[in-house]
Amino acid sequence: MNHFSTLNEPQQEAVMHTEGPVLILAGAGSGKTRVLTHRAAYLIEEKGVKPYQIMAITFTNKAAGEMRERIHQLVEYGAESVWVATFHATCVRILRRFIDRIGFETNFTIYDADDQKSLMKTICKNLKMDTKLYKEKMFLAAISAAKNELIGPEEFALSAGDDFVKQKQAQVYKEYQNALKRNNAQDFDDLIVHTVRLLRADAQVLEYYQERFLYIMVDEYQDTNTAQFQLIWLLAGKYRNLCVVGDDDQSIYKFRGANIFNILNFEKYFPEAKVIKLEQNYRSTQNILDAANHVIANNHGRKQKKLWTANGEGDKLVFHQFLTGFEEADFVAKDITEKVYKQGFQYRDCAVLYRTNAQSRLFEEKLIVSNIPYKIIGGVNFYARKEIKDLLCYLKTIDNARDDLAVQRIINIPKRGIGAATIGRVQAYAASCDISFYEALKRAEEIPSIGKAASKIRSFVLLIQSMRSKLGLISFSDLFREILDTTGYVAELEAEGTEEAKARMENIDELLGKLVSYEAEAEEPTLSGFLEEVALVADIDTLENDSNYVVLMTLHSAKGLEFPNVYLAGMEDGLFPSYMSIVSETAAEDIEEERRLAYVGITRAMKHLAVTCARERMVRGNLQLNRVSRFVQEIPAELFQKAASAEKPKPEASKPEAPRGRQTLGKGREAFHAKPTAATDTYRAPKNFGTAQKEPLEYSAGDRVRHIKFGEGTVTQIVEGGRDYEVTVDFDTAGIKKMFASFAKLKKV
DNA sequence: CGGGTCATGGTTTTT
DNA sequence: CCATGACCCG
Repeated sequence: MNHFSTLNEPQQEAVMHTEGPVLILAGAGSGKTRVLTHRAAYLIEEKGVKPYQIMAITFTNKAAGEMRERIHQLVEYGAESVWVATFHATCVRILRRFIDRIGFETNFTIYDADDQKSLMKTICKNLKMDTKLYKEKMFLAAISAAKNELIGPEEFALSAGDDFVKQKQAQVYKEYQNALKRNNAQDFDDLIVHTVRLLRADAQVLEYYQERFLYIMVDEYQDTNTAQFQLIWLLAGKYRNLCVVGDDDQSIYKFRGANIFNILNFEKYFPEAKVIKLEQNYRSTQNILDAANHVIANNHGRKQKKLWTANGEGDKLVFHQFLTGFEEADFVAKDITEKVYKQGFQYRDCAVLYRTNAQSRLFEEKLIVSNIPYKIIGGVNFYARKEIKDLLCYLKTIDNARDDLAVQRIINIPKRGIGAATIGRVQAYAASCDISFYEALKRAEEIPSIGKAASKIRSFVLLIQSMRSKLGLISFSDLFREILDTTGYVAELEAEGTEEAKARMENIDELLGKLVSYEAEAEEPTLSGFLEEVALVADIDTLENDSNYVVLMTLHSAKGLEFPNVYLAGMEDGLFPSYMSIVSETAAEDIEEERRLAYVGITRAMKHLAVTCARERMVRGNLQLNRVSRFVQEIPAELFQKAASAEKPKPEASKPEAPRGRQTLGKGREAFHAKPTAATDTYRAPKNFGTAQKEPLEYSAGDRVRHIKFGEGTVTQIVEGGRDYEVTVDFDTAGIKKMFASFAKLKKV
């Protein structure tokens, strides 16, 4: 009697095939985490492998934490020495120890997206880049893409050829790396890149880790990028005991450099690999699974899998098209209330999933009004909030004033009368003496033309120095409180008295709480240790399992999670799949990635799945008209509940609820006047419709149309104007044009 | 220097 | 719509 007998056959096979490379193709909900944790337990208990010889790599801290926890439940002792960490945390740990061997300092700081952006800004300024023409974001994206492919600045420059833009990028890339080095900082991508570089450059270090990690497991393997693959390749290079788990159908991070060929070509890199498919789903009902299978079947070039479940058919799916996003949110709130009060669900059993973070707002408002506890995951990361970053930069400066960015951020927060001009002079001085910004501040008196700002700088430096002198004498939390006091940061917020200021103060309290618990829990608490822990935290990591609230998040964040009751909201062409993917030059590919995202969304649901959308949606202050998402159309109608419901009798016969046929503006005027859905209690005619009736359009966003002069193109946007639609079309030859529908006479093709 | 006003443009997804 | 940036004036 052991815990391995509870596994199904392929799961057991995956657990017990410990030697050599293994590729586990694990469909959604097929128990892959279970396999990984049992595999670790099996290695320890049955194979006598030492826990510290096992490494499990995940993408999020939450996943890592869960895995650690579950291994702990299986294994009597030693579970805590299994190396379970995210890619980034793994690399930081390696680099903190050995990065000096490739010419960096081991006490580097980690730059987040925000820091990268401000660094990039100064670089563009220094290089006199025209940021109107070349956006900082564009440079950062190019650099990140290069790093994900392990292309360094030199190689990038060589490959630029006579491509002018690429040459610019190469120039910026080089400067950017120099600046990072000067600031003793690494960005997220560098953590991986430098680890690979280190392992390639130093045979001793490579050998050390190869001998240490005899068994390596990688979760969510489909989302690894080339750099991450190389890292694994190196670490597993000697013993090749590599077990990767993934699902090509759930690869949704191509935009971030994920290389789907890592999973598709695994057997090429490891010809001796054992391939195991996990096809039994334990999570969802057959109806939900059928819906998912039908949607994903529209993708090409995937590894064939047939998910099945023994869970039974379950309830049918629910679909509603509403008039507005407002009504959509209303429905979700009411439905959640019903699920909780009448069907015995908990709030935590419900999740609202959407494509873009912007959609959360509507739901948030409704949930507040409906008294439903909720939590929004994503959007602005806790540690990216202004007040939090400000205070972290104080800590950074006190800890290690080598980070110019941190010092510059706080030097005038709160206002000390040190303005941009002064900062510019100090920067110039620092550059000419080749010293750090903070060093230059210390010598403020020597800086020419700095005038009376020198005394203000002096007092800032004194403030920092006095804090620093207290390090080690008082606790971190006391130090933190002292920062709040002496800088007057909280006092300023108190004076403000707004709702927003209150929220900020609460966040500061939360940060203090985290500092306190870090100090209490860490074996050897250091300021850098805290800053590092905090740098690698993603918002999804803060989702606690024992709390009871409805969760709202993007489909991307939802990967790896499951909920009994799921709402897939905003299922509209143009929103999901997004315009970007529809009009993209590689639309075919991009839509497939969106479809995988839809697949991920559907398969999050265990018992109930409600799919909703709205005809009209406010996007950036404009009213957009969208049709039902093509992904909804890909779900067979019979999987949806019939609309007719006893509680909500329909006053008039309307279109079938299942999303078949014309749901768009296409079918003449009736589409506008039909009741949007049975669940929408009153139909409110859109404004402007009363008097001058517009002709409904025969096309909608995403459609191909022909213009008499401009030729063919794709509709990217339809905005409702006063008496007409303003249609934006991306023409194949003529470029993007905005025009009024009544004049343009566009024909759908 | 700092605060205010006006203009612009941007969102798809994040470790 | 909202956040950020440019510009202007006290």
